[in-house]
Amino acid sequence: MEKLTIDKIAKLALVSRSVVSRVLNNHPNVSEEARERVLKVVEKYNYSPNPVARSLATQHTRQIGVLTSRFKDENLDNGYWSQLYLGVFEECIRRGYYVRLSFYDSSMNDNLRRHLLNEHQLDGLICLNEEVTDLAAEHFAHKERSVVIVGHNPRYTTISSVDVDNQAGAHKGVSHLTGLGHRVIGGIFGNHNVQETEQRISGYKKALRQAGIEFDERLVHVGSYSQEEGYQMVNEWLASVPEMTALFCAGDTIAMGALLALKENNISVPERFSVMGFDGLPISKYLIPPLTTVAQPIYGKGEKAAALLIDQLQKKETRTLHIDLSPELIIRNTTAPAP
Amino acid sequence: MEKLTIDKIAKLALVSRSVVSRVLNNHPNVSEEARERVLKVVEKYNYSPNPVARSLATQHTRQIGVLTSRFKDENLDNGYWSQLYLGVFEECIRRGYYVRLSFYDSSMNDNLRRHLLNEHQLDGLICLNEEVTDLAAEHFAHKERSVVIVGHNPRYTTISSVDVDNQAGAHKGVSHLTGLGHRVIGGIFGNHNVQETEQRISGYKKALRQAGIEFDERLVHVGSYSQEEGYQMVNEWLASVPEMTALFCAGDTIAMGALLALKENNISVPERFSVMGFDGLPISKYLIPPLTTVAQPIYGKGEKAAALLIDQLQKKETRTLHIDLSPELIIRNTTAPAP
DNA sequence: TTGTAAGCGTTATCAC
DNA sequence: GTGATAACGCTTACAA
Repeated sequence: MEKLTIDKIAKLALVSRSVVSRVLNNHPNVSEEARERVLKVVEKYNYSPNPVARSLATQHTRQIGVLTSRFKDENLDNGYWSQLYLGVFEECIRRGYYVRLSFYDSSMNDNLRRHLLNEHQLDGLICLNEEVTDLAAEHFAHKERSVVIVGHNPRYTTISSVDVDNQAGAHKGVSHLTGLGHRVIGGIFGNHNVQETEQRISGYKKALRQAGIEFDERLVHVGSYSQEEGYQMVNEWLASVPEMTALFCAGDTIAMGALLALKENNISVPERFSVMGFDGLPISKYLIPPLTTVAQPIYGKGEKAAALLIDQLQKKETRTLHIDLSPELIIRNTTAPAP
Repeated sequence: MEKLTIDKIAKLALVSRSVVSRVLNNHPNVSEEARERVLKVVEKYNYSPNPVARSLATQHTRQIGVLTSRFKDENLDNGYWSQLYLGVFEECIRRGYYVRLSFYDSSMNDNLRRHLLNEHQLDGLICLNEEVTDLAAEHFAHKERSVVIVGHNPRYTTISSVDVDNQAGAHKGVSHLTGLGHRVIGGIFGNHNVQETEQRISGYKKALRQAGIEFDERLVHVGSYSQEEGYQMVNEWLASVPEMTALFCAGDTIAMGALLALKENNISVPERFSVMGFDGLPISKYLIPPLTTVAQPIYGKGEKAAALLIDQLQKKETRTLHIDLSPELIIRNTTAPAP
């Protein structure tokens, strides 16, 4: 099986190289008989054009880069990235694009850094967190239209983005808790200085307000999305705020840590204490007890981000869009009426 | 900032295009002064050669494909995949290769299928499961040297592979259980007809034999790596084999389901029943109770697979290698002496 | 409708 | 040590 090129196919189909090209690219101006001859040869030899050569000629690669940080958080471990990436990937494939997934690590040298977002090889970029967004914004400054970020970022209003409606999500979760009669509800949130966190806190406050509960600063902690965080805070609060009966965790992983601490302190969930998660990770269903949580459309975020980017690349969309997706409350077994 | 090409750099450095190319590729036969002039211009304009053009000329892309199935198992959800991919990615980046991660879905049409492993765009391929190995073997039949698989597959002895030593792993886990005095030990294993499963069962049997325990077929179940599987089997065995006091799960996810079922049946772990996992997923530490498990070097498998592949691509290794990595027992809180 | 020829940005061969 | 020049395999004016 020797190497096939467009010229060989052309020869075999008794036409010129350009006719083959037109057929392959569905261009007009090619007679029906020529088209059929070409198609038959293509079929017979199972030919497919060399995408590298095509890229060089067309100046685009149909490849999209997905960029995220190496160390930034533990999402890597919990299935969040997988879901998100899967959404990106499948939307891209459907529309004829490839995806290159890279992890950025701040210890990388300039050379590597440049490689990761080499514009020669990438038609566009999807940034999955703030750190890499900064990186990309620097390099792609002149052509912002080919970048999309997951998670709104007030510093980049001209870059399209996708996120779950964080405020609505937190509001849903906390409202469920207040609806069950809880009055002293702790809140553990993720990263500082991020719109996501602000929005979730805002939703938390709104739900309290609507239930006529006064906001108490001591009941809110902002740290990280790690299990450790939930574990630590529960231990702290159990000592300092014994009247607490429920906890809103801005991430399922936080909730996992919280559940572990509760268990170790012999506090039964949900009888004596309710726990609400956020994310709706696949594993949340198998926690003990199965976790009540606010599910965000993780796959959908990836899918939508890819759609947005490709629409821009194909000039189907020229505006900067900031899309909010809807969260959904999943009631399982970690929440119950206040004791 | 206009587009830079090698010709522009050449002009600015007062040399020919070939000299620039030589400098950039560390070829000999270029004078020190010329080299410096070129380097200075390259630095100043922050030039980096177009990899697409380079690929067309050199006939290789420095891109490696990673292929796995979309639906085959739940690894996607539990952090296994992320770890594995991270290992592949970082080894590749270190050695100057890019990675394209794709999910194969059997519902894909021929066109897409061919796309996924288009040899024009990929120097090599890493297959993460059997289904995609079959796929790759078909297409890359003539150049097996550029494929590496994760998980040994007796059907492809001429393709290099990496795996954990499955037999040793299971043996370590079950020996720990027998060492604690357990005599009736259930075993739940993953996919049928896979060397991995055979090896783990073999390790399980060996440990029993060494402890003088007779093998009982009814205590072994082969199904899938899902939580569901663990959940179901525990419920079954609790009824049919009440004398069972310990369980060896060939995957941490299976163990998660088992723990949930045990909890629902009010059987305390590890006091009345011990559970051993396999994998050492990051989340296993946060299960309730934290899971005792046989950790396999997931990241290491990815890393080694990439290393093997690149060694082959660079002709540093011409043999077919089947590498076994060592598992490690992590004792946490789900195992205790038999009651 | 078809074919010719000029790119696309590199590497690599081969005179000089 | 250096610089033309011919690949690499495709797209796309433009001419026929």
